Amino acid sequence: MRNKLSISIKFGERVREIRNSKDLSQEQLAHDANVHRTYIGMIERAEKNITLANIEKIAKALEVSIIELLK
Amino acid sequence: MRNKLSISIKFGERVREIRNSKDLSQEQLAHDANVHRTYIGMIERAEKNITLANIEKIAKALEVSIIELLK
DNA sequence: GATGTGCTACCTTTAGTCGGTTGTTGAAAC
DNA sequence: GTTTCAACAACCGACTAAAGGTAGCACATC
Repeated sequence: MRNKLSISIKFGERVREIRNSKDLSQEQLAHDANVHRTYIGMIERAEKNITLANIEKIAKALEVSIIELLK
Repeated sequence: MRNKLSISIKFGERVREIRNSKDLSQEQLAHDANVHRTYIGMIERAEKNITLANIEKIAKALEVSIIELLK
């Protein structure tokens, strides 16, 4: 992924927004979602094109619905 | 992906449902979404863990919102 | 025989992991 | 008011697993 997709940018911003509102660090969220530490950063910076399975994991860790993450 | 994820199953069913309701073949949808014919089949059969970028492509081709596809 | 789909096998690209280093900030400590 | 320090996030290769993407054949139905 050399070029950031607008959909990924929006998604990443949304993750960061909700994560901050819950006072979680990237590392804590990564732990809760059972993904790697650096991966959360990459998602928030829209450097990766996330898969549906991981969207679900992160939504669960943030305690919001997938729909809430994609609004 | 050797094991089908329930989220992928739900997603695949939803795609097929909407595609059929619009009387589109897999091939037509593939063309509209600019992905390969067999790929649509794989998604509907939940054999792939689709990425956000392709979710968006398929949603657009089906003329529904991403949220509609994940409900 | 044309259309639609399933399935397999394959290759290329990239999602996702891992361990580490670097720069920033803020606060406690003296 | 400058130093420790800790917590956080960005960034860095290098790697592995899995998604993206394609071709070909089987099979059913019309």
